[in-house]
Amino acid sequence: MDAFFSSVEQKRHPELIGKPVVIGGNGDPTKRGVVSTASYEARRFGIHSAMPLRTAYKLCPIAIFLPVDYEEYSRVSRMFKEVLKEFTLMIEDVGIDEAFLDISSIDKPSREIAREIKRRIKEETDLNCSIGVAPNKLLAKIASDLEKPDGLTILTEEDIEKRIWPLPARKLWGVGPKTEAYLKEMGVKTIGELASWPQERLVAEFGQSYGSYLYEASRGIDESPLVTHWEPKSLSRETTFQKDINNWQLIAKNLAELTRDVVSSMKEEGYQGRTVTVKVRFSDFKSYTRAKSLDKFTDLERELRRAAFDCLGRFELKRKVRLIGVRVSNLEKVRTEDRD
DNA sequence: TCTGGGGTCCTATAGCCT
DNA sequence: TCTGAGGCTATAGGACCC
Repeated sequence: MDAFFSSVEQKRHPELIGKPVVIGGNGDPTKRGVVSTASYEARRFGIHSAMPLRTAYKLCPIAIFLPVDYEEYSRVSRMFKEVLKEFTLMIEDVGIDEAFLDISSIDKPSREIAREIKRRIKEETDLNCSIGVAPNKLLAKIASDLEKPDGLTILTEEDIEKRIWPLPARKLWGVGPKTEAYLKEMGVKTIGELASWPQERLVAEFGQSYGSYLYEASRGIDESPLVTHWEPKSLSRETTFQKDINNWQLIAKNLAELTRDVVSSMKEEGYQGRTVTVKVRFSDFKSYTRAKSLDKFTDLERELRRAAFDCLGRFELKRKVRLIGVRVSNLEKVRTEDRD
């Protein structure tokens, strides 16, 4: 979906159409938070996802800043995902505003299918999306990005040299800022330059797993299957304080509340967990974790909170704390006859 | 000075067991 | 009794994704 959050807001507040809109945090650009989505009008000011709200505010003080309304975006997300199900049930969810569809069993030209999907999504949600069609997920994802917004791009194996190789390596799924910088040091800027490296050298630089991945990805090779069903591996909550604090009572109170929230998610979704991890980020932005595994799976708030406090106690809280978080992993689905 | 929150996966290391 | 080698699990950190 194109600029999903801001498009949803512009749809329900038509006076925002054509204006720079920035969605992020609690909507106050003088507070801590980052941009979730910027409308295309706001992007013209240099505002983009993950940018601190305060920076966005400096770039465009007249932009409309709004809080993230997950409930509303989830509702619209369900609407467009219902539309996708009209075409195939072979769907992999990728977050709130993306999905992969395996259309190989639909007996129609790809372009027609894609046009039809765009038309039906527009009908049901009044929103635009961009679609990429390709022989695998890796290329489809890149393709969907090529003609945004409201794009429709079809890629075949033959297009790889001409259309994929000139792109920056950063465009490959799995290549982030760190790898991009490292590749630049190696003299690699584009996907094509990456493809000129022998597999052994990439493996030497990046390890067996990631090195082989880069080797194949740069050639457009991706055999990964669609994952149509998945179970969570962990559930977590974390919060960044508006000001860094060193008040242990306040940190502990927040940790207790976060734990309560995680426990309620666990119960809602029907999971018990065995490992509790507490995360602390200090004022210098460095994060640390401490974990404790229990003997048995549990969803009892008392037991998980006790483990969380045990972890918290293993931190030296001499410096100011910016963020506190708690995660429960090692999850096991609760057998239904055990519930309530 | 600024850098969210929800996740996944990978790697390294250390302890324990055979 | 000592010395490995391997496998397994727990832990900690880090990169990346939306």
